[in-house]
Amino acid sequence: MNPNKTRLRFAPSPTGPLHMGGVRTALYSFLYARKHGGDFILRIEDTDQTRFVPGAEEYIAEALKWAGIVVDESPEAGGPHAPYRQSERKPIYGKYAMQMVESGHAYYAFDTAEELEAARKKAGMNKETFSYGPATRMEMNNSLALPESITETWLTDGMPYVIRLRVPENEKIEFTDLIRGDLSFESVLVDDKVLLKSDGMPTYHLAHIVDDVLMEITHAVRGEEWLPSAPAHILIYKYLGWHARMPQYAHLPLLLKPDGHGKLSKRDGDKLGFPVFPLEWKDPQSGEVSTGYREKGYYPEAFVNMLAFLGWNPGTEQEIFSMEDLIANFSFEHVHKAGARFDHEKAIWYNEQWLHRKPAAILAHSLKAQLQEAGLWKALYDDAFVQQCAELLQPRVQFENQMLDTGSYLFTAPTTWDDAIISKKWKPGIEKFFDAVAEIMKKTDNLDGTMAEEIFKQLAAEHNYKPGEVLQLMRVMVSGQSSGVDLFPMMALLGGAEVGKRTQLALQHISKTTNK
RNA sequence: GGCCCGUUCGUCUAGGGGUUAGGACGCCAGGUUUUCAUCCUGGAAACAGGGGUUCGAUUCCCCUACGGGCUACCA
Repeated sequence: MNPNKTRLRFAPSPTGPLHMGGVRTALYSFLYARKHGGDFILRIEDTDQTRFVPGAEEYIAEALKWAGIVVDESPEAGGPHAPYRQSERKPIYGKYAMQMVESGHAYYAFDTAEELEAARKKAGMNKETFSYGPATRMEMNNSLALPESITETWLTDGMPYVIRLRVPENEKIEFTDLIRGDLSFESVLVDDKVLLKSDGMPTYHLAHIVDDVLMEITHAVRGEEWLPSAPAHILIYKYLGWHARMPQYAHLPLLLKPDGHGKLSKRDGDKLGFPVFPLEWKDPQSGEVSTGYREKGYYPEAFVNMLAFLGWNPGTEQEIFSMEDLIANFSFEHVHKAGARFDHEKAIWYNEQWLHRKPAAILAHSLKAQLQEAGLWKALYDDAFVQQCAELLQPRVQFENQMLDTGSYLFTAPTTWDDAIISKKWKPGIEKFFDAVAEIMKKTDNLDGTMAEEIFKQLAAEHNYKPGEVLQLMRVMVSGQSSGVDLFPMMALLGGAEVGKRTQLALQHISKTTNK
């Protein structure tokens, strides 16, 4: 394998569905990999077996696929560094932990959960936070504090233990973040993180480093919540002799809740009035269903476009970006440092923009399916009819699934009419004009938009009405509504017979209401 | 509490020692349109505060405030 090849991974833990922040992390990684002709890897970090959620891994794969984020290597697709599930890589990690024990950079710790709890409680009474580190480790049960003979006895007796990182006392830990620049931390502030748990599974801290190196990852993109533990990670690379193979880190700003406080979380589900998940998710435990962007009717292109702009900008005024555009333009220099608050209105706008750019045939296809599903499909409809409806509806909807509702009058005759408009525009005797319209329309076959307009305007002239006096009424009579698609194309679409019928129906309604 | 990261219109953001501080969403007004929508034009709307440095700071530095994150044998 080419050692210089750009390789990025997305490494979620399958504890539930991916939320949009996770998708964004995957997206940025994917964009960067593709931009530099590299690989994009999906690795499942399932080292915490207590938090495993059935279906989560499948969900993650499907969400990425829907968004158009293509993985080159994954548990499903395999690859040169398989397996890609950390639980299946369990035998790999132990030796690296041992290597650090042997070099004196890690140690055995036998403290029980109760003992750790007690230490935390004690520190809490002094309004301090217990930190297992240089200042406290000598008071705990570990191979640094205990006589060597005891450690050996306990180990041979099979006493449960973890392996902890031995953080140096006075060292400056420095590294460069792709987004935040040069960062410097004091080692005293880092705690002795657990590297290997008592069940033999590595923690995230060890596992991601071993895997990133073994999988030849060049850039590690993750959320800002990892920044405080980054110094520990730098230390581990150093102690494993991997400083030169360390990927470049990029810590992304967090996605924040639009109202209230805090970062967007999986638990927000549907509570915020918009989806936080790309796809619908049914919690296997509670059965609770949270909607997804896909189910709400968002195009994946719009979702990705919107997500990319939540924290990144191209440095130009272009706003509509396809995946190809994003790949061509993406860079970490243009990733904003501060957290971004999600704006639902703008997400809708992105979808509308993408919808306006779609070929009408796509919308027609969707509209046809909607009509069939609603039981409104009629034998006399043909593809040309649906296509024309879609074209008229296209600038008026933000989602494909709004077409049926927005253009309902194209498919079903109105049963109610906008009486406010009628009473505003109605003049005594005007019904004679509409009677005439109905009569002519009923006799007219193959009505088209131009014909409809000519017939209507000529008739209006004959009855001494200006188009403006009767157009709005005509619209209400035919569609029931005071606004909608262009009137004459609408009449053409409905056909002369239908327009005549609807006009007479409306006239009956009006005579009834005006008599009262 | 401690530590870390951040702070430009309501929101997403551009910019960067001297600018009329730019764009987008949303909002408002006007134009186009028979209506509505689309589309076009215009408008209101921001550099958190205080100290420095400087001829000059929104931009650089410090402090404060505010926001966010971390502080697990979770990731």
